[in-house]
Amino acid sequence: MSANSKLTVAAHALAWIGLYQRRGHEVATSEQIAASVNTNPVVIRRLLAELRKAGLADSRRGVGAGWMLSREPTAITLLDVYEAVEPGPLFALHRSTPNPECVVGRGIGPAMTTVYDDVETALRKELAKTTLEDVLRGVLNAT
Amino acid sequence: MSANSKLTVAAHALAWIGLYQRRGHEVATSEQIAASVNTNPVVIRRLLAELRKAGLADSRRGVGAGWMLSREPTAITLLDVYEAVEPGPLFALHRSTPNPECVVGRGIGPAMTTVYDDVETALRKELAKTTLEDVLRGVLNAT
DNA sequence: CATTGTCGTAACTGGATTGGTTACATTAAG
DNA sequence: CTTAATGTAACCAATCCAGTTACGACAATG
Repeated sequence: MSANSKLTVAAHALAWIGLYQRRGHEVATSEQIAASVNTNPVVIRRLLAELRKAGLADSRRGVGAGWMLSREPTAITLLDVYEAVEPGPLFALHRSTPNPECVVGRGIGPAMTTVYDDVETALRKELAKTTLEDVLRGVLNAT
Repeated sequence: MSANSKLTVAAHALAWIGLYQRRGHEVATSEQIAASVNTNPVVIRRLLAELRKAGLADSRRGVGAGWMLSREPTAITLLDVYEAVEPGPLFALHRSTPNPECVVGRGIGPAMTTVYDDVETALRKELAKTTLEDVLRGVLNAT
């Protein structure tokens, strides 16, 4: 089953930072974001560290430290976030390799891989359509 | 991460049954299938039980028992299999509900849901393109 | 230069999920 | 009645993940 709320939380965090900056603040703290997400600050820091590695966010240290976006909300797509946060493939093959003596055991991997590749391509294309700016607009409209 | 090998194994099992039937046999046993997948027969039975519930496979009991397809391979798409085997949504929202006092906390759920709906639609459309017949052909070509 | 507020990160925990395994009742052919 | 298979419950071990605690690193500020 999908335990996959990482993308949601990542988008939440970025949206929060984006909105906060738009209101004139320099940086947002992991504690503020955690309060909105309703989780622990460390969870947020870990997640944002991945986004930083992907060049989507950045952090300052010391007093007055916190997080900011590395790019304009219009220049961050959900595909960027997805890739930063979900490295593995959507569908996996077998966990223990199937019987190589069997035609199906040999052929099923390649056969499914081509399908999965197409599915992932479609998924990426769809995620690329939405920017953080769109998310921000959606968030404000939902009020 | 994707621990999602269920779809792969389900397709494997159905392909095995399909090929076996095509070669003139009436039914395939969970033990035969398990030997090809390289797992335990009970795992296969559990999985096939789900596919049976979805009307894709059927089973006989008693001596000479086993499994058969309920429809022609051309009439079974990977979307059918996916729906039979993966009931939950691809992306989940937060596990603990976000802070409703916060604009982002309130709006992020609806905003992401619309995106996720589009993504799932794209994914389903892609999975619907491939039938078990296609998989079977792919398996045999891979040899 | 000491204080302070925040990040960075390791380590541990508890809960949930999952695949595998054993065991045994049920079923139907011969 | 015997036999070969499914149906299903129960349990185990491994894995994963979010949450939590703890503490070191860092930089602004007075």
